[in-house]
Amino acid sequence: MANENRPVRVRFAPSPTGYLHVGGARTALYNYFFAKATGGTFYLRIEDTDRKRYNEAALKDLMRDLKWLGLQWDEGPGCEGSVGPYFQSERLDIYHEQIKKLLDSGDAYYCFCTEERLQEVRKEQEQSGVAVTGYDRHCRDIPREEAEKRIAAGEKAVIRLKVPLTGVTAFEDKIRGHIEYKNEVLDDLVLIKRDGFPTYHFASVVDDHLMGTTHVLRGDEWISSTPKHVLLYKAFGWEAPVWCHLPVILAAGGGKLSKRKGAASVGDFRDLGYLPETLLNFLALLGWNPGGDREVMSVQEMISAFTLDRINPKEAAFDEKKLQWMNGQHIRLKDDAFLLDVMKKGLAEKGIDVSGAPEARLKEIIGLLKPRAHFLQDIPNTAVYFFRAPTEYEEKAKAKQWGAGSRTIARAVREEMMAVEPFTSANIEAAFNALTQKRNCKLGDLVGAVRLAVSGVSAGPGLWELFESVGKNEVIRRIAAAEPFMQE
RNA sequence: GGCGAGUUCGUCUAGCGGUCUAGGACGCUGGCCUCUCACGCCGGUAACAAGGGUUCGAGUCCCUUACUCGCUACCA
Repeated sequence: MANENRPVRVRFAPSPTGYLHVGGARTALYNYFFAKATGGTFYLRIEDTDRKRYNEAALKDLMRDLKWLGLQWDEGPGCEGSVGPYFQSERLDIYHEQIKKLLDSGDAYYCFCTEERLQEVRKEQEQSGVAVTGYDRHCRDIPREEAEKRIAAGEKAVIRLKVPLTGVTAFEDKIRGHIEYKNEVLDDLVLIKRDGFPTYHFASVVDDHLMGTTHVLRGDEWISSTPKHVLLYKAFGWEAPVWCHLPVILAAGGGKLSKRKGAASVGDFRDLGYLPETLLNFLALLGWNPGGDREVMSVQEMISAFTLDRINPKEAAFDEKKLQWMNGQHIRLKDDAFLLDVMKKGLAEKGIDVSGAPEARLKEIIGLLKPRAHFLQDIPNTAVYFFRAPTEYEEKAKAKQWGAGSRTIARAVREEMMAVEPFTSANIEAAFNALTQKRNCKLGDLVGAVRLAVSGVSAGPGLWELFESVGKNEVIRRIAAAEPFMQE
């Protein structure tokens, strides 16, 4: 197979009808990985042949999300290559030129059947319970001249492929092996629609060939269309690309992934606070693995390990719990400069300006927050109390931490803190330890009440570090401010 | 209904005829660390869909059944 040996050219060919679904994102990703792993080309083609479903906003989102993921195309909208245009709606002349070849060779024919007649045929087939349903090939043998006369007279028609009545059509799928269909179950599919636009089947075959596609990596919902595509390649006398049908991604409980079952689009996950590298890593592992025990990987590592034959044929369920864990892993891998930026922006949105704070202090805070974050937002969200006194206190924690005796403890801690100089975490810790001696208690008895007073919440970074970062005066002030809410 | 694809712990998976009394990860869970929560570390839980073959030997090959998913549009 020559295509197998040619420099790799692969594509992602979405139709701009809705948001970029994670399944689509993974298809794009595998194409991208394969291109990068082989030194090939990854191009983006927009399949906008369905004028009813076309959606301008979807197209913009699609490209934005692809870029956010880092799946930059080598050719396509915005970076024209030599085989454009990359919008199918701009390639109508090409399809009309190509369809003539099939008409001439007798591999395609005009069909004048109306929607109504087609529906009737279908109904009859269902009622009679025949095994093979589909178009009854009513117009298959209308002579070309007669058909063209009718067209000239203003009659509307579609153009269909003349599928062989007998025999089998087979192809090799790179991850599933040999697949074959009896020709008799294949329909005389429509190639050119009544509105003059090509169908997906026709446009994608013509484009994949003309745009030099060597491998088609697409969702496995296309498997049963593939024999039809193979027949088209044959009719044209073109060599078919290498087929590679990817398994679907299912929702956690099974079934299709959808908005109703939670996040489903790339945009959803971005808004939730996931890193693009997390999504890439997670999606890649849903149906592919490098063989060993490696799981948390960078894009570069995945690319260099990527091969088609390690793609699984099995459908995979999307487990958001694992995604969350993985996001934590990738957050911890991020450098401080990036996280610092996330923190600054997030805080700015809350009206907290940290531009005056020393860089070293901000970095320390990042260091404290990083191991605790699962989502990007967790960083600015928990950073708030480093800069601003709590305006409210966690209800459940109040009941637990500010019961009888807590005010006495708070007061004692506050007095102890006044004497700490300099106010460093080591000195703070020492002061707390001294206090446990004095009061003959444990650290646990001291910490809860003042943590809540200073941060407003019951859990978080180490108290000594927190105190040092907040600063002596402010710590003392915050404790004093909370004391009235505590029990004597 | 027809056709096609798929089937290893709850989930993602390793496994490509003997090294599998089935390994890793997430989850759940016991413990350690510890001022809390995380992180980290140590341990536990749990799977070859079923039945027939082939073979000295099957999670691995073949067949059947069951179940799941997809297609069955002038949508992609």
